[in-house]
Amino acid sequence: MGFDYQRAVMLQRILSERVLAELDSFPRIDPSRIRSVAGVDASYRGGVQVGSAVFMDYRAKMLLAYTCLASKPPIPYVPGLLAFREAPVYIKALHRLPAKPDIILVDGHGLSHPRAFGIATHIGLVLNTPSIGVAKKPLYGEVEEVNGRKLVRAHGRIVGEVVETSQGSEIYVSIGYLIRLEDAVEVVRHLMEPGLKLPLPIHLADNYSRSKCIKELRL
DNA sequence: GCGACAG
DNA sequence: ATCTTGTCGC
Repeated sequence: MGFDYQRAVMLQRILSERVLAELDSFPRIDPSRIRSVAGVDASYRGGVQVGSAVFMDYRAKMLLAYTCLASKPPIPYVPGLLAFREAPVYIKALHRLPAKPDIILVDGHGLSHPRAFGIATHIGLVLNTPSIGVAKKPLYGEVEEVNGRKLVRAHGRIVGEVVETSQGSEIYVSIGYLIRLEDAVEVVRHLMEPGLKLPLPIHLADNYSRSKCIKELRL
Protein backbone atom coordinates (compact mmCIF):
# COMPACT_ATOMS: atom_id res chain seq x y z
CA MET A 1 0.00 0.00 0.00
CA GLY A 2 2.95 2.34 -0.22
CA PHE A 3 4.33 4.25 -3.13
CA ASP A 4 7.89 4.88 -4.06
CA TYR A 5 8.68 8.49 -3.25
CA GLN A 6 12.17 8.29 -4.70
CA ARG A 7 10.92 6.83 -7.98
CA ALA A 8 8.27 9.52 -8.33
CA VAL A 9 10.83 12.24 -7.71
CA MET A 10 13.23 10.61 -10.16
CA LEU A 11 10.55 10.49 -12.85
CA GLN A 12 9.81 14.18 -12.34
CA ARG A 13 13.50 15.03 -12.70
CA ILE A 14 13.89 13.05 -15.90
CA LEU A 15 10.75 14.42 -17.52
CA SER A 16 11.37 18.02 -16.43
CA GLU A 17 14.77 17.87 -18.09
CA ARG A 18 13.01 17.26 -21.41
CA VAL A 19 10.46 19.99 -20.80
CA LEU A 20 13.08 22.58 -19.83
CA ALA A 21 15.03 21.74 -22.97
CA GLU A 22 11.94 22.38 -25.10
CA LEU A 23 10.89 25.45 -23.15
CA ASP A 24 12.36 28.10 -25.45
CA SER A 25 10.74 26.51 -28.47
CA PHE A 26 7.23 26.42 -27.05
CA PRO A 27 5.15 28.10 -29.80
CA ARG A 28 3.42 31.44 -29.45
CA ILE A 29 -0.33 31.14 -29.46
CA ASP A 30 -2.57 33.33 -31.59
CA PRO A 31 -5.45 34.19 -29.22
CA SER A 32 -7.86 34.50 -32.14
CA ARG A 33 -7.24 30.86 -32.95
CA ILE A 34 -8.14 29.53 -29.51
CA ARG A 35 -11.52 27.89 -29.77
CA SER A 36 -11.92 25.89 -26.58
CA VAL A 37 -10.50 25.60 -23.11
CA ALA A 38 -10.86 23.08 -20.31
CA GLY A 39 -10.57 23.41 -16.55
CA VAL A 40 -10.07 20.63 -14.02
CA ASP A 41 -10.39 20.32 -10.25
CA ALA A 42 -11.11 17.76 -7.55
CA SER A 43 -12.90 17.46 -4.23
CA TYR A 44 -12.95 14.77 -1.59
CA ARG A 45 -15.72 13.04 0.36
CA GLY A 46 -15.28 10.15 2.72
CA GLY A 47 -11.91 9.17 1.33
CA VAL A 48 -13.10 9.27 -2.28
CA GLN A 49 -11.97 11.87 -4.78
CA VAL A 50 -14.26 13.44 -7.33
CA GLY A 51 -12.48 14.79 -10.37
CA SER A 52 -14.25 17.02 -12.85
CA ALA A 53 -13.45 18.65 -16.16
CA VAL A 54 -15.37 21.45 -17.83
CA PHE A 55 -15.22 22.30 -21.52
CA MET A 56 -15.86 25.88 -22.61
CA ASP A 57 -15.98 28.07 -25.67
CA TYR A 58 -12.99 30.36 -25.22
CA ARG A 59 -14.28 33.58 -26.74
CA ALA A 60 -17.90 33.36 -25.59
CA LYS A 61 -16.79 31.91 -22.24
CA MET A 62 -19.76 29.58 -22.44
CA LEU A 63 -19.96 26.18 -20.80
CA LEU A 64 -20.30 23.47 -23.45
CA ALA A 65 -19.87 20.30 -21.44
CA TYR A 66 -18.65 18.88 -18.17
CA THR A 67 -17.75 15.49 -16.83
CA CYS A 68 -16.95 14.07 -13.44
CA LEU A 69 -16.11 10.75 -11.88
CA ALA A 70 -15.32 9.35 -8.46
CA SER A 71 -12.13 7.46 -7.79
CA LYS A 72 -9.93 6.21 -4.98
CA PRO A 73 -6.91 8.50 -4.51
CA PRO A 74 -3.81 6.58 -5.71
CA ILE A 75 -1.58 8.01 -2.97
CA PRO A 76 -1.96 10.39 -0.03
CA TYR A 77 -1.20 14.06 -0.54
CA VAL A 78 2.52 14.74 -0.56
CA PRO A 79 3.78 18.26 -1.29
CA GLY A 80 5.55 18.19 -4.65
CA LEU A 81 3.81 15.01 -5.76
CA LEU A 82 0.27 16.30 -6.15
CA ALA A 83 0.16 15.04 -9.75
CA PHE A 84 0.53 11.42 -8.67
CA ARG A 85 -2.59 11.86 -6.58
CA GLU A 86 -4.79 13.95 -8.87
CA ALA A 87 -3.58 13.78 -12.46
CA PRO A 88 -5.04 10.30 -13.15
CA VAL A 89 -8.61 11.31 -12.34
CA TYR A 90 -8.23 14.58 -14.26
CA ILE A 91 -6.99 12.76 -17.32
CA LYS A 92 -9.91 10.35 -17.20
CA ALA A 93 -12.35 13.23 -16.84
CA LEU A 94 -10.73 15.07 -19.75
CA HIS A 95 -10.98 12.00 -21.96
CA ARG A 96 -14.74 11.93 -21.39
CA LEU A 97 -15.19 15.41 -22.83
CA PRO A 98 -16.79 15.58 -26.29
CA ALA A 99 -13.63 17.05 -27.83
CA LYS A 100 -10.01 17.77 -27.08
CA PRO A 101 -9.57 21.29 -25.65
CA ASP A 102 -7.03 23.69 -27.18
CA ILE A 103 -5.72 24.56 -23.72
CA ILE A 104 -6.08 23.02 -20.25
CA LEU A 105 -6.18 25.06 -17.05
CA VAL A 106 -5.11 23.16 -13.96
CA ASP A 107 -5.64 24.02 -10.29
CA GLY A 108 -2.01 23.97 -9.10
CA HIS A 109 1.48 24.85 -10.35
CA GLY A 110 3.33 24.03 -13.54
CA LEU A 111 7.05 24.82 -13.76
CA SER A 112 7.01 26.86 -10.52
CA HIS A 113 7.68 23.60 -8.73
CA PRO A 114 10.74 22.26 -6.82
CA ARG A 115 11.64 19.97 -9.72
CA ALA A 116 9.99 21.99 -12.49
CA PHE A 117 7.28 19.39 -12.90
CA GLY A 118 4.07 20.44 -11.18
CA ILE A 119 0.70 18.92 -11.99
CA ALA A 120 -0.05 21.35 -14.84
CA THR A 121 3.16 20.36 -16.60
CA HIS A 122 2.52 16.69 -15.86
CA ILE A 123 -0.94 16.77 -17.45
CA GLY A 124 0.18 18.84 -20.43
CA LEU A 125 2.98 16.42 -21.20
CA VAL A 126 0.87 13.29 -20.82
CA LEU A 127 -1.85 14.68 -23.09
CA ASN A 128 0.56 16.58 -25.33
CA THR A 129 -1.65 19.64 -24.94
CA PRO A 130 -0.87 23.25 -23.99
CA SER A 131 -1.49 23.64 -20.25
CA ILE A 132 -1.43 26.38 -17.64
CA GLY A 133 -1.01 26.15 -13.87
CA VAL A 134 -3.21 28.41 -11.73
CA ALA A 135 -2.60 28.23 -7.98
CA LYS A 136 -4.00 30.07 -4.98
CA LYS A 137 -0.74 29.89 -3.03
CA PRO A 138 2.95 30.06 -3.99
CA LEU A 139 4.97 26.85 -4.01
CA TYR A 140 8.42 27.41 -5.43
CA GLY A 141 10.47 30.20 -6.99
CA GLU A 142 11.44 33.78 -6.26
CA VAL A 143 9.20 36.68 -7.12
CA GLU A 144 10.92 39.60 -8.82
CA GLU A 145 9.30 42.85 -9.81
CA VAL A 146 9.87 43.88 -13.42
CA ASN A 147 8.04 46.82 -14.96
CA GLY A 148 5.36 46.57 -12.31
CA ARG A 149 4.83 42.88 -12.97
CA LYS A 150 5.61 40.18 -10.43
CA LEU A 151 7.48 37.47 -12.27
CA VAL A 152 8.36 34.12 -10.76
CA ARG A 153 11.86 32.80 -11.40
CA ALA A 154 12.67 29.15 -10.83
CA HIS A 155 15.42 26.92 -12.15
CA GLY A 156 17.03 29.96 -13.72
CA ARG A 157 14.02 30.81 -15.87
CA ILE A 158 11.00 33.04 -15.67
CA VAL A 159 8.25 30.46 -15.41
CA GLY A 160 5.35 32.23 -13.76
CA GLU A 161 3.64 35.45 -12.79
CA VAL A 162 1.66 36.66 -9.81
CA VAL A 163 -1.63 38.02 -11.12
CA GLU A 164 -3.86 40.28 -9.10
CA THR A 165 -7.53 39.44 -8.81
CA SER A 166 -10.28 42.01 -9.14
CA GLN A 167 -10.76 41.55 -5.40
CA GLY A 168 -7.18 42.43 -4.52
CA SER A 169 -6.01 38.88 -3.82
CA GLU A 170 -3.34 37.14 -5.88
CA ILE A 171 -3.12 33.98 -7.93
CA TYR A 172 -0.01 32.24 -9.25
CA VAL A 173 0.00 31.58 -12.98
CA SER A 174 2.74 29.37 -14.38
CA ILE A 175 3.77 27.69 -17.59
CA GLY A 176 2.44 24.17 -17.76
CA TYR A 177 3.45 22.83 -21.15
CA LEU A 178 3.58 23.98 -24.77
CA ILE A 179 2.75 27.59 -23.94
CA ARG A 180 4.72 30.77 -23.27
CA LEU A 181 4.21 32.72 -20.07
CA GLU A 182 2.89 35.81 -21.88
CA ASP A 183 0.22 33.73 -23.58
CA ALA A 184 -0.61 31.84 -20.40
CA VAL A 185 -1.18 35.10 -18.55
CA GLU A 186 -3.26 36.51 -21.40
CA VAL A 187 -5.46 33.41 -21.42
CA VAL A 188 -5.94 33.49 -17.67
CA ARG A 189 -6.75 37.20 -17.67
CA HIS A 190 -9.29 36.67 -20.44
CA LEU A 191 -11.00 33.99 -18.37
CA MET A 192 -11.09 35.88 -15.06
CA GLU A 193 -14.44 37.23 -13.92
CA PRO A 194 -15.18 40.06 -11.50
CA GLY A 195 -15.84 38.60 -8.09
CA LEU A 196 -14.13 35.28 -8.82
CA LYS A 197 -10.69 34.44 -7.52
CA LEU A 198 -9.99 31.77 -10.13
CA PRO A 199 -10.47 31.84 -13.90
CA LEU A 200 -13.93 30.63 -14.97
CA PRO A 201 -13.06 27.09 -16.16
CA ILE A 202 -11.34 26.19 -12.87
CA HIS A 203 -13.99 27.93 -10.82
CA LEU A 204 -16.73 25.94 -12.54
CA ALA A 205 -14.81 22.66 -12.30
CA ASP A 206 -14.38 23.37 -8.59
CA ASN A 207 -18.09 23.99 -8.18
CA TYR A 208 -19.15 20.89 -10.08
CA SER A 209 -16.78 18.56 -8.28
CA ARG A 210 -17.89 19.91 -4.90
CA SER A 211 -21.66 20.12 -5.37
CA LYS A 212 -23.46 18.89 -8.47
CA CYS A 213 -21.17 15.95 -9.22
CA ILE A 214 -21.20 14.80 -5.63
CA LYS A 215 -24.97 14.66 -5.69
CA GLU A 216 -25.12 12.96 -9.09
CA LEU A 217 -22.66 10.34 -7.92
CA ARG A 218 -24.61 10.01 -4.65
CA LEU A 219 -21.70 10.80 -2.39
C1' DG B 1 17.50 20.17 14.14
C1' DC B 2 13.68 23.53 12.45
C1' DG B 3 10.36 25.27 9.41
C1' DA B 4 7.94 25.01 4.88
C1' DC B 5 5.10 22.45 2.09
C1' DA B 6 0.15 23.37 -4.67
C1' DG B 7 -4.39 20.37 -3.44
C1' DA C 1 -8.48 19.05 0.17
C1' DT C 2 -11.64 18.39 4.53
C1' DC C 3 -13.49 18.69 9.50
C1' DT C 4 -17.17 22.93 11.05
C1' DT C 5 -21.59 27.59 13.96
C1' DG C 6 -22.11 31.49 14.46
C1' DT C 7 -20.65 35.78 13.39
C1' DC C 8 -18.41 40.09 11.52
C1' DG C 9 -18.80 43.04 7.58
C1' DC C 10 -20.03 45.05 2.88
